[in-house]
Amino acid sequence: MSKSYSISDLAAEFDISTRTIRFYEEKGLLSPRRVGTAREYASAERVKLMLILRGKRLGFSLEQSRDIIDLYDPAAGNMKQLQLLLDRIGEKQAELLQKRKEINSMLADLKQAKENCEKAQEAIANKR
Amino acid sequence: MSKSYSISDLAAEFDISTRTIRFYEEKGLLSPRRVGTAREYASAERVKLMLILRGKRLGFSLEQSRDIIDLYDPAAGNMKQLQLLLDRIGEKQAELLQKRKEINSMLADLKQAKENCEKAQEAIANKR
DNA sequence: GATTATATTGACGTTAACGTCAACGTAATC
DNA sequence: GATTACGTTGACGTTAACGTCAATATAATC
Repeated sequence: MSKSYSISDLAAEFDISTRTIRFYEEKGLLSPRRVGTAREYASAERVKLMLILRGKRLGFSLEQSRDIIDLYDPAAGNMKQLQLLLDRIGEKQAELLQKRKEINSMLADLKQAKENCEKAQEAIANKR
Repeated sequence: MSKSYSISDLAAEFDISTRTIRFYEEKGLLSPRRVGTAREYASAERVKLMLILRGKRLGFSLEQSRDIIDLYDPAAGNMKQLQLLLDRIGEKQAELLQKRKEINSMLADLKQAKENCEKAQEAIANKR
């Protein structure tokens, strides 16, 4: 019994609009089942949506997120497809490692700024 | 003798257009000196540009990047300003730590996908 | 069965982040 | 001094990622 979700369920859970969810489908990122005319999302689709939103927060475009989702595609048939997939996984990993590096740089910068700030505070305090 | 740069120097170095650099200025992110009518960028301005571009790669908007740049502002006069600055630095740090977490999740996911992929490869290889 | 809630498609609007193009100025070079 | 290189300011165009609104359908509720 895997759960299923309505479009407004997901919209509420992730605090986005239904329009946004339909837009992702329009762009080929989601493909919910249809119950009559209404959309029904399996938990796999919900995971995809999570991946999209996480990607967004990290500065990936929708197209890049679609590529990332495709990396989890189980339909990788033959040997050549698998190797291509592995290559692209490797590329994405490198990209993410780079981002992590830059985040670490940014954190180091902020730490420095913080220290300077605190020194300035002490300087003011000592003037009293 | 701190170096200075023309707009096309920076454009070439960071592989962006001069229009982009002027656009950042228009949005209040850069403020180069003027030599006659032409713009001249000190190394501090160059650093700002680097911060903007790094921010972009990490999913920050230009407005967010401007906020981040302001965190390095040395013009924090009194005690209250300093405390506000420290608070905002703390917020940005938290935000970055969250991003790093998400990157780590993504890396873990990709690692999993890679292993599955390699298993599938071996399965095919053993069929021969 | 009338209302209310939730869904659909389609069309047009909007914002951020630039690109592109025109018209013009200035500085160095041949 | 004509050309070439590089700069400037508008002004309008473009793309991604949605928002907004209208008209309509379906499902649940009173």
